[in-house]
Amino acid sequence: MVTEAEASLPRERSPRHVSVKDVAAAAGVSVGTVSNVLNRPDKVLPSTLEHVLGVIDELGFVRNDAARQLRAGTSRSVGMVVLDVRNPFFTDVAQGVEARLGEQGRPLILANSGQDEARESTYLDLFEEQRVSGLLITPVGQVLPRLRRIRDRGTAVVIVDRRVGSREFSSVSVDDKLGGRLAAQHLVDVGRRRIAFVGGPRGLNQVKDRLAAAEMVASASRGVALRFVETATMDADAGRRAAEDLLKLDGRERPDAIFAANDLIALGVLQALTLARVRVPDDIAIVGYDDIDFAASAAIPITSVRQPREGMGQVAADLLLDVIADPARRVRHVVLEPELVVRRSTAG
Amino acid sequence: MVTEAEASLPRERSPRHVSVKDVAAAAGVSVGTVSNVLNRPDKVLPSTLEHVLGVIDELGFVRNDAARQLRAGTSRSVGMVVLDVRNPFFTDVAQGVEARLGEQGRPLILANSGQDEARESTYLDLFEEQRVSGLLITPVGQVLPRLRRIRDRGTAVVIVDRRVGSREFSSVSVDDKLGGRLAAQHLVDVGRRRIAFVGGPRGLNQVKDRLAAAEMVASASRGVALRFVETATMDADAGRRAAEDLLKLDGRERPDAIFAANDLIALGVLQALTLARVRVPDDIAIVGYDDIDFAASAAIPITSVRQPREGMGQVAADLLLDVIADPARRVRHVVLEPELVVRRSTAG
DNA sequence: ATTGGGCGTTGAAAGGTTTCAACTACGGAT
DNA sequence: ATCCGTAGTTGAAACCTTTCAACGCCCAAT
Repeated sequence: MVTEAEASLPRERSPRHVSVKDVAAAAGVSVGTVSNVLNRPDKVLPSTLEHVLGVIDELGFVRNDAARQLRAGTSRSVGMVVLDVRNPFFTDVAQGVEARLGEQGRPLILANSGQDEARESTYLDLFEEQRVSGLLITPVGQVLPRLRRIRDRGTAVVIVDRRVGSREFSSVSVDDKLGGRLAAQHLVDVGRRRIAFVGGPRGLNQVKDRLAAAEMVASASRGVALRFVETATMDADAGRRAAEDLLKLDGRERPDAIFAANDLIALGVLQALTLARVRVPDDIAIVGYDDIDFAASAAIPITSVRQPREGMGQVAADLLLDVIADPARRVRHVVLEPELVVRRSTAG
Repeated sequence: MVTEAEASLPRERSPRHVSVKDVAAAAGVSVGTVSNVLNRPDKVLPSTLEHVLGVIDELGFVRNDAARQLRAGTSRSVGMVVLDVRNPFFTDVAQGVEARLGEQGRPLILANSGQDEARESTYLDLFEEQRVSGLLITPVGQVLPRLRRIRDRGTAVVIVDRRVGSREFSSVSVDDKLGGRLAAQHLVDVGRRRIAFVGGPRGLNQVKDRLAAAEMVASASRGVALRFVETATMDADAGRRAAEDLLKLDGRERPDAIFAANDLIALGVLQALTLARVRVPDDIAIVGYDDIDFAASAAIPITSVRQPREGMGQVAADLLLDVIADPARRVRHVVLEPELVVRRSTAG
């Protein structure tokens, strides 16, 4: 019975893939010619071309990229490791990269380290095994030696949104010191005296630089105190929690301004403050960083330090393409300038 | 002179990659053994294992994934084509997928169709050529025949956030009719009579279903009129423009409620209304769709239809893994339920 | 002393594409 | 009539990994 039932099922023919060899056989030409049809159509007699294309279509032939890469030694793809795909900042940067690479017919493979060293490392493995032709990375952990080895094996590497290993790798970044200064100075200018910087982890250069610049501004302004509230991550949730902690401080300790290391944190902070009926900006002003689209449409539109996100992506792609084209090329660092966008969260 | 200069340059040794063969030679074993070290370490004498691993490390050997895939016939990766990476809804779904796939050590390759048929098609080509083991897609164009062929060649396919080709492909979706009904009924319940549905393009099933359900609610409620404002895309910009158009209508024509097909549109609408000093919800109420995190933190927190985003991603991954494991598996459709989250944009 | 079985290792084959030197045919030049 | 050059095509080699039948060796059992 069982046998009968099975027998009555339509026999699935094994879905083996059609290869150039099959196409060649069916078309009555050599594999070399099929390959020429695919890669150098001008070298093929028009009639042959047409015929082979017909067979390809009929048989449903699809190039096997693995074999192609194996032969070529490297893939055309570019790998990109970002800190957090859910942060629009990074998807905007990626968008810029993708746009530029797309012009060259190079696919972008996006991977999300989630600020986790282990995942970062896993994805680097993956990209190496895939022999991507280039690698864009915003490093989390101590990956410099690793990147060096990758580069030595012939893969182009460009650092995005950071400037580490300056002697060895080209990079695009935005001047975080300037950004930090702009934000802090603005808060001081609108009369704030007790500023809390919320962000982290401390190890991140971005955090470090923005904080350092803010500290300089604070110490240069009489009567201004700055405290650092470290967070483990840079998302809205971290912002909410940090704000709740700050609200536990009473009167004289409580800050009158919060400088968030990015807009997601700022949004979280804003939510927590609103929930606690703290008035923004009257009681506490907020400055964010990145100027993601959502900052402008927040409950209280958030003052933010705008970074040229897509532009950064494009520059990153350009630098990488240069290195791919000529690995010996001199290391370059492009530093873009951020810009303060004042909105209601600090107005007043 | 030129020659001298060149000669004096440090001779770049070509960065050829180290292969198993090289490792084998250096370790004094056969390639088979090296492969065993990598894939079946338990079959190898501990002393050999250690020695070979040492050589691997020393030589900086990195597996060539292309060769590996070529042999295996298929890659472990899963490809996913989303409509818009910049929409947090999709990155949240992708996050869910990635989490589940990650448990199985399968990388997820994300591609962005941007609601463009040509790009969708390009990425399908890419994924096919890469022989991904599975494909998750939220289709834009008429890709059904295409997907059928891909499936017939042995690639698992699962439809995400849609339910097309029900007989042939498993799918996860959220009940858009229900969502549309919830939103529209809510607007009617709070006393709105002239509802504008903003979204598009019309061809999208999601749009179609949500709209159809809203129309049913409208026609079942006396004195309620519904108009459809079609947009080309589903982003904030489209929302802004649609709202500007709606504001050109005078008094009696002007809607007192807007049902946006997603939250990005809703945010755009909100911005345009705010700019035009239209009071929300007093003059015009807004309902969004998706309940992305940013809906809650908008200037006026937006009432929205919540979709289980990560959950959907996980279900999608599960369905896909099932099909990969057993291609003959019966087609299944998981339909999740949305839920209305009421906030200030409709309160009153 | 011989056989059988296990363990660890070997080496060749397979997988699909691209490249390139070599070949064929043919028209034009000598 | 012969040679040359060109355009089009061929087929083998190379890319690197994995698999698997076969092999050698040693110990245990007969």
